Amino acid sequence: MGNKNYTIKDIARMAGVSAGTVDRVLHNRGDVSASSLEKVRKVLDEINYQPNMFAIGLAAKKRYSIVCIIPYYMAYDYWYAVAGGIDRAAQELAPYNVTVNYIHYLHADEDSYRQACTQVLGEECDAVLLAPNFREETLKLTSALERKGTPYAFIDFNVEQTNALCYIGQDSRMSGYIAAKILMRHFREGQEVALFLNNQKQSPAEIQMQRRLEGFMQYLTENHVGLAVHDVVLDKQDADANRRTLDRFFDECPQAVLGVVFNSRVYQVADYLHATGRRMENLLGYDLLKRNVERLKTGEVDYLIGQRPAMQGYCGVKALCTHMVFKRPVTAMRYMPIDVLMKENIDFYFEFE
Amino acid sequence: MGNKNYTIKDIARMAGVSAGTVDRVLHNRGDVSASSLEKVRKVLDEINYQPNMFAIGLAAKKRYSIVCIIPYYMAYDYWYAVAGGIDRAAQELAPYNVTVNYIHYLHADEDSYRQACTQVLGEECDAVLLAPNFREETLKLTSALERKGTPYAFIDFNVEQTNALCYIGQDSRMSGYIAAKILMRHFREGQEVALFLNNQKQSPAEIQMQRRLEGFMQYLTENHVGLAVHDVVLDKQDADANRRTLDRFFDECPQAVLGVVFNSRVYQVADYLHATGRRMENLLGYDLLKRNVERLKTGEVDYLIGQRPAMQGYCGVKALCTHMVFKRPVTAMRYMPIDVLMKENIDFYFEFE
DNA sequence: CTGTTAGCGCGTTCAA
DNA sequence: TTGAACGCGCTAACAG
Repeated sequence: MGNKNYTIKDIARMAGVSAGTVDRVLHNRGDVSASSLEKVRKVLDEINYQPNMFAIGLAAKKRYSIVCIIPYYMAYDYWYAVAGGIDRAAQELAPYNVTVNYIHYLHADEDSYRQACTQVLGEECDAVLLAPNFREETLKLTSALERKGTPYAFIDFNVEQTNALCYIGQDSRMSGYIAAKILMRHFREGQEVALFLNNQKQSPAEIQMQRRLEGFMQYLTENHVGLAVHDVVLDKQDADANRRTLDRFFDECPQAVLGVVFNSRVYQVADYLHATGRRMENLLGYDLLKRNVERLKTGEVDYLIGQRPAMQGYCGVKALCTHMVFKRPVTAMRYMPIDVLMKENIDFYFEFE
Repeated sequence: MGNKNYTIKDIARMAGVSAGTVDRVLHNRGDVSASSLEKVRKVLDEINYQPNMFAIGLAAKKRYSIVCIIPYYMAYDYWYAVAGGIDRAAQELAPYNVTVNYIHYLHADEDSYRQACTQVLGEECDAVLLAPNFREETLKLTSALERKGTPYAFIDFNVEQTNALCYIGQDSRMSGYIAAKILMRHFREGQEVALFLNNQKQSPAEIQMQRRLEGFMQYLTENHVGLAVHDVVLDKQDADANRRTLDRFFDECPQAVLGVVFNSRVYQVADYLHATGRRMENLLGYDLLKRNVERLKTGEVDYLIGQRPAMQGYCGVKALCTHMVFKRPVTAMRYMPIDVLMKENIDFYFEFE
């Protein structure tokens, strides 16, 4: 195989033209005679020319700018962790003239999301890392980006029917399946299951929860036909309403001692249990928010499923760079490991590095 | 903040010396007067110099060769995973003219290990990644390397009193501690613990097991005084002898339903349980060997502790390069996460990328 | 000991 | 339309 690294000079020599001409046809910026073009094309067809990325980066004085569109966050919550991973990648890539900037939006707020999408099109950037929210807005953005030839990648949630460079996140369905498996680990006859759900059906994150639920139900269908499963709908904010809901539920369904919360607010249920002194046999939730971890340690929560937010951010930025800066192929789907955290191993868990 | 990208020329100008001198202190390759060194150091302290990686890559004519000394392996065993990580790093570093070669030895075979150590000194190489085995031989090798000025790093197991660039592996003591915590999770009064141990006291890996044992016992001391703990010594090879040992043990100690295997051969115990139809309440082992994973899935093994072999290989090679090629500081100790795998999440576990 | 210099491969002038 | 020349930032060799 021709594993030699050809340079532009090599090609120029082989084609009997100058390096400048080769460069012109490579970047088809015109002003090349038909005959020259022909000669260079011929050589290029025969060899496998791979431009030296170091030389490109150095000569072009090219600065790469990546914009990350993610929700606003507070210290130690989910998106805070994502941003941490992004920052780490940014630092690592700074020597390659890569700079990373953020555009934040209010999670599940359509106006805010639309505004973020509009803003990114205004700025000049070479690649976009997007934590998508509303489908329609997202599609508008991605097609605009495609028109501009700007590569983009999704993290956390995948929007199908786009041409994203890659998606990095968890296999939600599978994580639901595992949730069921773990929850049902110590199942004993007569026990029932509680699914704690959202009441904001319009939220885009709802789809992710839906997928988790699907996986969860699949496991039950396969292994526990006839099991009693209760839906308990909680509000994102209204603690009083939730307390009443839970009071009623636990009074009415004393057998429901196995519980799952498909959003990241298992602490809502756990705090209630903590306050009332009630106990469930097995309560499982998602994401290592501080409040969740506290309840894992105090024992109201038995399992937390982690989805490596920092690694998602890190890998997202890196993926865009391997494509854009290093010109190397990128895996289109990158599923994060499904970490299972318990009281016992939470202290020794650290996501990355 | 000084987010400007300083160049060597900038530094030279600021320090009032030439670029060559700056380069000399950056790579501390000597021949610099105390005063010049002082001046340059001063500037470097004040700014945050980040060398342009494109320029480094482009200018690099030097070819670096790294030799990795690790045990022979078979597909999908522990060292196979390590090699996978090494290969990935090798691929990533190829553009910087780094090549990686292997020298293999027979694990726990002193002659073979000695031969590998001798061989590496014969070859010309610029850095060594070593999975150490016998202490004396290792010390001979490392002092020889130090005399030659060749940097080396350890993976998997740390040999103290050397000047290794870094050690990358698990905190064995801590992993033993966690093992105990997990094992004792569902402890009920009257239950006893079985520690399955090696009979090859001369083995170098024995020290690692010793540390795991220490951590394990520490947890028991802190939380379960007076607990009955039995040592069961198994042979690495002799299945018949092991069967007799285990028969006798389980007959004599029916209460010993919690078990740990500190080496990576928990499958020995698990296979026995599988064959005889006996059960333990909770059996925990180390490393995701295929045979171990099988027994995790069939249920004889309840937990496996992973130590990210691939990441160790990857980080080891990378560390040597950040020191040797990129002349940047390296963290001396790099502890891998302590992964806890169960039947439920083993299928969705993948170590790294 | 120190400054100068010649590339590395490519993009970008600028004359011709 | 084309070729030649310069410089990106850094390394390494060389001359003082």
